Amino acid sequence: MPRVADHDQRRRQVADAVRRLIAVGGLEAVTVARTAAEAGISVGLVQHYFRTKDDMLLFTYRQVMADIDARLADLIERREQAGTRIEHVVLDGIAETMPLDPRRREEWRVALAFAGRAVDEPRLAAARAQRLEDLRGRLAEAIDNGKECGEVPPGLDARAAAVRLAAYAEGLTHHMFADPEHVPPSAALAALADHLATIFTGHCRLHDRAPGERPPPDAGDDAD
Amino acid sequence: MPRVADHDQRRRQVADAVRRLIAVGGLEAVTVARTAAEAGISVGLVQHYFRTKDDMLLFTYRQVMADIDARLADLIERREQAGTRIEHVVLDGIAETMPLDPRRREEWRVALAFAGRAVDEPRLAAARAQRLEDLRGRLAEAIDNGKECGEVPPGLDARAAAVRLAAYAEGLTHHMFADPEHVPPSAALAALADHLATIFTGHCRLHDRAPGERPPPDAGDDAD
DNA sequence: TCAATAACCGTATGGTCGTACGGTTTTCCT
DNA sequence: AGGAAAACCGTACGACCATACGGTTATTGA
Repeated sequence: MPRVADHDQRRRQVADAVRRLIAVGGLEAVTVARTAAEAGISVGLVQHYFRTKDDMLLFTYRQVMADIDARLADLIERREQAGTRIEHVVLDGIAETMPLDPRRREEWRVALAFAGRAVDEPRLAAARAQRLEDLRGRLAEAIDNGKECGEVPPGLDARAAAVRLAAYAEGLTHHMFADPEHVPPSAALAALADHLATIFTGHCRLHDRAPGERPPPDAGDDAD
Repeated sequence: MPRVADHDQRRRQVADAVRRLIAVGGLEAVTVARTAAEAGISVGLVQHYFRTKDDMLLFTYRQVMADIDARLADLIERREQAGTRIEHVVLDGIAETMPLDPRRREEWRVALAFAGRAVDEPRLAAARAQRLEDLRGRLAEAIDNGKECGEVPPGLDARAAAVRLAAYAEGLTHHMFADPEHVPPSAALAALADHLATIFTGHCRLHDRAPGERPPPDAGDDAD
């Protein structure tokens, strides 16, 4: 019966305002009043959609990560449909999350600010931990796919390799972000490419064979 | 003529109080009043030694890093005097900076909180960047020493290897810190050890010879 | 049409913070 | 001894903040 509004859209509107404020002045610059002004609404309305400021920040953090993931999923799907080698999909995917242009650099500013506050905010810490684990899981899947495909040696521990790869990417990004002069993007990407080459040592049987041809039976799939 | 006090000691006393406050409640918990209380002095005295709160925080950040570096230098010197392989010195050195026990975990809480605020505090960002570059420089030196010693192949780019190693350690630490359950210390250390094994591929000629024996003349030292 | 109800606004409030400032104490040099 | 100067204290102040709250507006279903 009453007036209705798109809750999700409003919450995103507020979260976007928070994101912009952080990008300019860090988490310190985020106040409820400023957020309302930046979002073009009143303080009261912000309160209507977020019970507390911490709720607002948590939602914003999740939103930022979800946006990155959505972009990532998009890129991966496009690459996979194009039949790109898994190794290259992984490299491009990781590169997509790195601060290689002003937009993504801003994204990292925001993420870093939240990571810093996660130290004393358990809910932020949990969100961060979950995202990192999710990322490791995705990478492990990709490496497993690489096994089926023949790019990755079957004996390799996909989970361990994924953990290492995720950590390597994270660390390279931190160094690159803090000091792009001494750790240029080219160096970080080269390091990642070299590391990936130690995981994806083979070439993909599935993509390289002629159309209609059956894969060689050494993959262990007991057909029939 | 006037009353004198140990400035350095007082400033460290304040910085220690700040460190404790951050360890418990993050940077949010740090106020000038609380810091004074934690340090057992008055607000006025804190102001006497630090013009602004930001100055106080910057000093504290530097202090935290300096403490770690001092501990590190100590460990390295002991290991080197014991004639340990450079590869192991490097591994132990990196492990020393990792949050492997509550004390070092607290250290990382503090460091992470500062890293987060470095996003909007240029002075903190500069301090962080300088420290990371310093770390990369030390690692490059160690790898160069490994070359002279025979542990590292002479053709290897020490600087590039140092950048990668530093980033790898940083990333492993972040993942381990955020989610020790899924990235246990053992996994992080194993990853580091494996990575070091790809750099330090040889054994040290200098340490393996009999006492008093002269090193082989291929080191380039033109003794007379 | 009309009440019911959510969307939305603006301000009031209680508290906290960083910093300024005037006063007090202690020590050292002459 | 005595005064100069720094070490040190406690409070006051202006600003800002998160949240509470009462009032207003718009829309919907009956």
